[in-house]
Amino acid sequence: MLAESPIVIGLNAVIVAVTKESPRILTISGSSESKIERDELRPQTSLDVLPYGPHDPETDRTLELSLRRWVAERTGLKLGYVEQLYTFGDRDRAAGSPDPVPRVISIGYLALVREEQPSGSSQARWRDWYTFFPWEDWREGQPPVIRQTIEPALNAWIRRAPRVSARNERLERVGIAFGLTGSTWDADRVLERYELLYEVGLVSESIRDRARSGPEEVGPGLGRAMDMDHRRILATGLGRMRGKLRYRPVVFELLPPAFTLTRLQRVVEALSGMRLHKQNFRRLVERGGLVEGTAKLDLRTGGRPAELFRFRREVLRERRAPGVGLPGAR
Amino acid sequence: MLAESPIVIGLNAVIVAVTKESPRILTISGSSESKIERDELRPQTSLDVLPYGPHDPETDRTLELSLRRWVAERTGLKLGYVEQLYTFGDRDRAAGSPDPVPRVISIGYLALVREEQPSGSSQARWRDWYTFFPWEDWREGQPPVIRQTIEPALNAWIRRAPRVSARNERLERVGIAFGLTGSTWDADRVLERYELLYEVGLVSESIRDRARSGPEEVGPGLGRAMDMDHRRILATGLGRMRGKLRYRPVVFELLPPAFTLTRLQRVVEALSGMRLHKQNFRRLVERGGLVEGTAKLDLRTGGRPAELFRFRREVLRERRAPGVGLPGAR
DNA sequence: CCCTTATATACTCATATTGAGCATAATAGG
DNA sequence: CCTATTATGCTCAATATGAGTATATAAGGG
Repeated sequence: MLAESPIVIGLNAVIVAVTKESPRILTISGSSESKIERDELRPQTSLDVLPYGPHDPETDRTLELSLRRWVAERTGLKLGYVEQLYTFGDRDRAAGSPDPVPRVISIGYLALVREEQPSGSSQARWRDWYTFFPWEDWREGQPPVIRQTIEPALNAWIRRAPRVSARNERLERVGIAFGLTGSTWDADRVLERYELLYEVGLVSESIRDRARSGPEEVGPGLGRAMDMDHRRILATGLGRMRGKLRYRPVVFELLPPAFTLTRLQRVVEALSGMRLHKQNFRRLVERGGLVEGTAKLDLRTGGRPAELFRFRREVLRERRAPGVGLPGAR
Repeated sequence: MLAESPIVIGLNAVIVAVTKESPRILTISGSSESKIERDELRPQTSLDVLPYGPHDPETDRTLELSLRRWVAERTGLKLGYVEQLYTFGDRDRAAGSPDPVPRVISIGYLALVREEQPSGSSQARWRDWYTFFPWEDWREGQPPVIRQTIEPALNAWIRRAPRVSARNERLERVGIAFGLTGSTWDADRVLERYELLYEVGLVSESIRDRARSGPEEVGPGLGRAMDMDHRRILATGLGRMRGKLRYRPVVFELLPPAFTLTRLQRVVEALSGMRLHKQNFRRLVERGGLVEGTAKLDLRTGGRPAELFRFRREVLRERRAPGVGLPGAR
């Protein structure tokens, strides 16, 4: 039933930590194995990749064990929460590589670690994830790149649709993804937005991938690019993270056992890319039974000392979908 | 970087349709390729499998195209909505197969089709999914199998925990999964429940898989078993389906373009396994902008004729998470 | 010690959403 | 015309949400 064919399984990890107000992911810099170098199109000298490693069923019983093992070996990181994201199998996903189709199936994972730990070995390095997706950070209001670059480009793209039906489809997609034409911004749709920008030619990966079929209209190359399809994997991880926030208490995987409510809020804001109403956020997590106060105080707040809270595990049994819903933006 | 190793990619499809009040999945019966036959432990003569086929990047550019192609070829079904579920790579997932480890990575997909279409060729056949998970159907109240079999067995399992800490862990898991000790039933946790029953030895797959390491205490073998780990894949699909229902308008993929609100409700109930409050359900979908009335009526209701409604696509732009939230059980 | 600044925490209030039920409308069949 | 049956409309209490205002407790400078 199953055809024999020499395929290789690669595992990619989106490893997330939050330092102060900055959500970060672990990247490997400079290890670009891709053969082509198109420096005229890439401002960066070498492209980042996500940490990745092969999977061999002979060595590891499960995919997740495999991931944990080589991440530990190579970066020294002990992964906490790990969740499978998506399996990427597009033939042209390693675009720009030499002719013989690389039969690599890549399984993306999302992993959360408690602090920004030193990146052990090699060229591993933490980067703020908004350097890859500048349009995703709404904490200071709408990011300027949207009105200045994205919106006009998307409108032009809508206008140059060949038919009326295609035009309406584009209009709808843009509305849903970016909340532009009267629609509302949905923080979860990270992947939809990235794929739209890719399709429209606003990220440099699309320019790179199109280079094979000759030049076409090119955009400015928004955000920091990654090699292969790693930025797509990253977008998948970011979106999943934001979605999960709403109905599972995953934030606490990123925090120490005791934390102030402001710290908790800052982490949620960093991940979701929006500001939250402080008092309501408090009410949500406290009365929702997600946290409970310890008697201790954190005195280093700069103002009135804050009580330290801890995660209430019991909430998993009490409520059906315990998460820090993302209501009121500032 | 990536080790060369002869791995085969298989695609599995959880193909869902709803006929009247019954949620169904397409199974292939009798095609068990597994070598061992342990009839004394299996009431069924031959085990069902999910439709599956190989993926060859040479033939198909993407995994999803591959899936659509061979499903169409083999069953004649035109898949509508398709979504990737999970990639299963456990070494022992094809448990019971001959010695040399089968290096098969299996990518599960969820697919929705609009009606129960005739299953084209071969041994394909539609089965109500609750025959595989009898404990998941709460439409007529708590399924008897829970109080009669599952609850006592789980309590015994909790009691025979080696240590107090393990005992508490088990207590918590049982509470979360089955809502037993004062907790509440969460329809989405299909996979958690199946895996718990597997671990405790209440489904015949666990008995089969343990047979290698000698006999152990065995349960009654709840629900219809499937070959390999296909029931786990099915549980993943069912859980995903229920979860998605809440925040994406996926139900409409299972319905004809025009439908009565009662029909819509019956489909949601079939999928979620719970009864809903009729008037509130109406209010939810109508005032939530998910549907709009056509002027037409369905006269075959047996009572007052019902208006036919259609899905309102615009809702995708208007609301952030438009789904048929699953509130009030009957 | 008193004031200002900065943060944390407590309460209030209007509005929206949810859970539950009662009431009425429109068909078919006797 | 009466009854059974399904559809649809409306009310009402309880809860949740969004947006403020008010108060508490620290540090630091006069």
